[in-house]
Amino acid sequence: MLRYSEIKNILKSHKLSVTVVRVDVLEFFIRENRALSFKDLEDEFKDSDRVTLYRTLNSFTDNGVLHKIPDDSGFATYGLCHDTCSSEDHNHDHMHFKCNKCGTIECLNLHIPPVKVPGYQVTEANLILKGICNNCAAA
Amino acid sequence: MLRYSEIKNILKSHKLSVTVVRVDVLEFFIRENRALSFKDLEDEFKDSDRVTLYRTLNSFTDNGVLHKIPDDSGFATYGLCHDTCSSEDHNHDHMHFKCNKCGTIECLNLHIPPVKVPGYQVTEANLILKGICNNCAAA
DNA sequence: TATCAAATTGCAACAAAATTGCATTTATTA
DNA sequence: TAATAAATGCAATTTTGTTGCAATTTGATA
Ligand SMILES: [Mn+2]
Ligand SMILES: [Mn+2]
Ligand SMILES: [Zn+2]
Ligand SMILES: [Zn+2]
Repeated sequence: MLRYSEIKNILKSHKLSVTVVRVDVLEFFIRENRALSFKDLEDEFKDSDRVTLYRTLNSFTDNGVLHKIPDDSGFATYGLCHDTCSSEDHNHDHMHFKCNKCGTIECLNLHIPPVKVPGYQVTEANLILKGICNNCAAA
Repeated sequence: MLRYSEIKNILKSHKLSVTVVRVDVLEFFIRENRALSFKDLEDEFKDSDRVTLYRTLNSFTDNGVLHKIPDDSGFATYGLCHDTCSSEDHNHDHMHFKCNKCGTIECLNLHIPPVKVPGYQVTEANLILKGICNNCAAA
């Protein structure tokens, strides 16, 4: 659990003004320690306005607080960026994992090795693994 | 360009009845040789009913004719499965490429090397590369 | 701390995307 | 060809996401 002062610093360092909703949402992401969907936010912040939550996700993504994780479900999920991300430079060369049992999507601390494809200029790679997560495997 | 008889066989071998819409859509996928979105179908088949197109994509995906390709745009795209895919066994260990210039998404004939993550049971991997595609790089 | 411009929020309306129910048509099998 | 099952087309509905705008909050400055 992060202090308010630290949450505030994260927002400021990403050039975002500090508002109640933003602090709450960011704190939620840090506390949950997993990728979250819009629906997750809606469930958690029942009295917040939908539009504000959408806009929060968007400004967080624009400013390098969150990154979108590709998914074939049709629902984007968002994961916390590394400290170094900004609106200028998003950098996400880590793998993601989606559990087929509990549905959780997480950022893995594993680097995606560079891939070369003849004739193509590859500038970005997204690797999404699926299977049974740590928790579900142990249970 | 595939013959009607061949298209028909693909449908039959995937336990799908042969209808006008299904033949047209499958032929379109084969002809285009790239991943297609719902919008692509809607544009191509202007007089077809949207609902039928949605249902076609779903039954194709259920029965192993198409596979969904994860994307962070919010719009699913679909690629042709290998002959061996069925409703029982979808198998897609190949990479995908999305071009940032022309927007085309394609299935690459490149196998994703197996990834091991300690404590996790990995059963599937999706690798989506981005950059400049073959065509756009040449132009 | 008081003031003020700029940004964010909440609400309503709107637009887009996807789903459902059902009557009609089409395909498959016998 | 007839009977059965499945797919289609249409209308209505739901879900998801966006836009405009007035009210509120924030951050900077005096
Ligand atoms: Mn991540
Ligand atoms: Mn593919
Ligand atoms: Zn799990
Ligand atoms: Zn291209």
